[in-house]
Amino acid sequence: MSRYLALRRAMLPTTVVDLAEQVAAAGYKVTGPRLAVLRAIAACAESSFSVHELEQWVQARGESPGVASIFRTVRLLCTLNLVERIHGIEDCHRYCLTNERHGHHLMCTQCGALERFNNCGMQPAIRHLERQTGFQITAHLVGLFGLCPNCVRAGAPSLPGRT
Amino acid sequence: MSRYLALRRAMLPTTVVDLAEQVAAAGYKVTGPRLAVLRAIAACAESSFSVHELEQWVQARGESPGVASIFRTVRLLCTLNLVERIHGIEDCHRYCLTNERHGHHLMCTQCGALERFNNCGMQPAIRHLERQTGFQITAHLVGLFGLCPNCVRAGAPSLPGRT
DNA sequence: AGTCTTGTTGATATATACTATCATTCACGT
DNA sequence: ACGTGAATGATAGTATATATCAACAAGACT
Ligand SMILES: [Mn+2]
Ligand SMILES: [Mn+2]
Ligand SMILES: [Zn+2]
Ligand SMILES: [Zn+2]
Repeated sequence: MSRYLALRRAMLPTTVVDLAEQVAAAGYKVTGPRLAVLRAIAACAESSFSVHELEQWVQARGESPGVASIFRTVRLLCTLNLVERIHGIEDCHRYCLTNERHGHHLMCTQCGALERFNNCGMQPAIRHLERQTGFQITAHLVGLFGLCPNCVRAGAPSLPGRT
Repeated sequence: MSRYLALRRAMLPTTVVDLAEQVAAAGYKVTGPRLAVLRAIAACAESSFSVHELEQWVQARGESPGVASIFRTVRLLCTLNLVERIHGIEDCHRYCLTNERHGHHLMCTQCGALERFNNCGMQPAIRHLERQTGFQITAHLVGLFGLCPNCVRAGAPSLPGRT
């Protein structure tokens, strides 16, 4: 544990400390701007976030990191498998903290609220398609979209969708 | 059927004529630039395509349509449900001709080859998640990725993936 | 076939998402 | 405390996509 991180550890949420320690363990420096991005991410930890939303979060607090550093930090966290990119329908690139287990997401099209799930039930279909098509399937992308309970109650309009 | 389209119908692939007739039926004009985009799309009808790939296709043939008109045509076809946007893992926005039935896609990460399938097997998981989370799920996005038989034979490298 | 009308085009500018460059700064091991 | 190399911010650049608008042409009408 570096002196810099130790000094700040007491006043940081555990999510931020966890992320910072993994960044340090991978040999990367825990800098002020990076910590600010980690705090922004931790504030969104329960749902999903875009780079633009992180940018607004840090700017609203007068923090330093510029756009480039926010992108760099998100990319670093992705390569460290601490954050993963998830796909929306229209608003394409969003991010969330990586789940420990293999998983997919269920996202509110109105507010970005996120639930995760692991059992997509696609393995039989995948094996069938491999036999049928000759493809070697190495990845699958599953995203569910709809309205979270809060947005349902608020009467938010739902996107027309396929089921 | 307009005179302009009738004149050219004989020398056009059926896919292009089908698309052009639906464009006309919706009250839009069948112009030269639009026909060029339709021919480019028809050339990719069996797989997927990006706007950039369409651009290269028409430019390689010295056709007129500028980038703006290619984007406009693809967008028009999307609103007419003749073309749909599909999502990749990294290279995000690609397109393909719309399937008559509800469907998902299986795409080659190497060459863009596309297979479609309808039965993703997710309905039980979707119903379970609705009960469990209180979300109203209105859409689902399912994409499978891997190597097509040709690229497997050619020894193409596969993306590291989740299954 | 000629004319009219309105939808469409291409050039250009603009917007947004993201990356490359590079001089300056600062985290961290010593 | 110091030195070094990694990280930063400012800036410019690339890629994707859209807004504007004068010029054009598809299709309807005669
Ligand atoms: Mn799965
Ligand atoms: Mn389905
Ligand atoms: Zn919501
Ligand atoms: Zn292939």
